[in-house]
Amino acid sequence: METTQQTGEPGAAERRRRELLEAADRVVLRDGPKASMNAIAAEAGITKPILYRHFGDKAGLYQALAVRHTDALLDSLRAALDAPAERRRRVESTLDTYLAAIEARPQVYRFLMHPAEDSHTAERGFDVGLHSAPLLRRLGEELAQVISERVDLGPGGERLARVWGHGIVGMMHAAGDWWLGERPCERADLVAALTDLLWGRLATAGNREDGPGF
Amino acid sequence: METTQQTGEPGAAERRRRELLEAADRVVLRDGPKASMNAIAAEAGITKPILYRHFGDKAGLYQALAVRHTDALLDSLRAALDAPAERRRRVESTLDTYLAAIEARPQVYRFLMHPAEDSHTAERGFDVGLHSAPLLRRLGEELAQVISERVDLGPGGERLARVWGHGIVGMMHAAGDWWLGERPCERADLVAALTDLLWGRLATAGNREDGPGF
DNA sequence: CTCCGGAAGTTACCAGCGGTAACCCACCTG
DNA sequence: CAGGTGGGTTACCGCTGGTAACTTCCGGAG
Repeated sequence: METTQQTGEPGAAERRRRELLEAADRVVLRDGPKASMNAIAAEAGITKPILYRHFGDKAGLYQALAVRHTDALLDSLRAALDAPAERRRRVESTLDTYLAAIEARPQVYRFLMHPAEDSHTAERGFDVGLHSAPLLRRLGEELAQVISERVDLGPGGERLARVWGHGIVGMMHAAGDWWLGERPCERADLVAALTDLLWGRLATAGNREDGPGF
Repeated sequence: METTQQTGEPGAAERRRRELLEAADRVVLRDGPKASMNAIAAEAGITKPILYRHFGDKAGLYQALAVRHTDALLDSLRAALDAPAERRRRVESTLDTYLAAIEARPQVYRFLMHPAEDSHTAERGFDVGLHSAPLLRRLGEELAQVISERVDLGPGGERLARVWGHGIVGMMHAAGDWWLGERPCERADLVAALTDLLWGRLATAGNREDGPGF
């Protein structure tokens, strides 16, 4: 235990917080989405209540963790998006960056994608949204912004960009999730297939001669 | 209670099962993804253990419910996919069918998409997959099959079709989820935007003159 | 009619979860 | 020395998914 107590420095709380987050990271990396507050506290060498003092509730800790990883991932993705190359190369590079990330730390990203709900929070009148994965939403919004400010989509382009942002992120996520589970091909193949899809190959491909047509 | 017991008919168990599923449907429709076994049992007018006798565990009941809804939805989607029209119209119609479904019963589809994990099941060695939403997987595989048997994709088309199936379904799901939460536009607008995306408009659109280019 | 097997259903419980109240103790300050 | 304040703990609450053990009712066999 070392009795490192009452340091007095104002920055101590933030450092402690980072320590706790790193401990949480470790246990999430080990246990996946079913990481419990007890386990995280134990890994950090302390007990639950101080975790709750720092993060409020599980959603708070989840959010802090998510912000961390999302920031890191977003930096990588922005770098890929900004590389000096033609548009298709950039899209490929971005997809590959995302897939490499979830391949390297599947447990973490599963935790981020499936938060398991807060349980007794909701009931805000009509209530529809913001239930699931904030990471995906953030990625979607971010991509939407990039598209919106760089691609000329004419009138209504704003809306189009947002739809595309969330749609592309969803495509990436679902395909990546499925690929992680079945590993049916190399990462590069997956990237190529998805890029082909975004490049409209579904529209231009011909019907099979022996099929009912499409 | 009516004392309807020991009927002797062999089909009685199946009818009971359907009754229970309908009760589960009702409470899921009311409580969303946080529907508990207790609540479902209460709604069905019985207690937990018999629920467990019928479905094994929560995952079993979840699966039974999912199969039901997925079957129904798949029928609608197949109908849309098979309508006599050009390819683009079919894709639009399919997207619209899906979105209309989740718009009509958001609670149900949220429950299906976010099962909240079983907790103490896993640990199969390396363990990666099949953690989350079987509905999405089924939709993805189904769409993959349709694409694969109708569209001529040349060599490697099988793999391409599977990637596209899961990718398109993911796009549909994420965009739909986001749209349900924010309602930024009419359903028809969303359908058009997604179809444009699949038709490669991202590839053909020009760069903004005032932006950094993409 | 009696007795038995078995299915339906119940009560009562278990372990574990997220979350919290109340207490403890060491330190720094006056 | 008094005392307040921050980091920490124990012990608990209500709830969840899941189960063991008991009761009740039925149809059929002797």
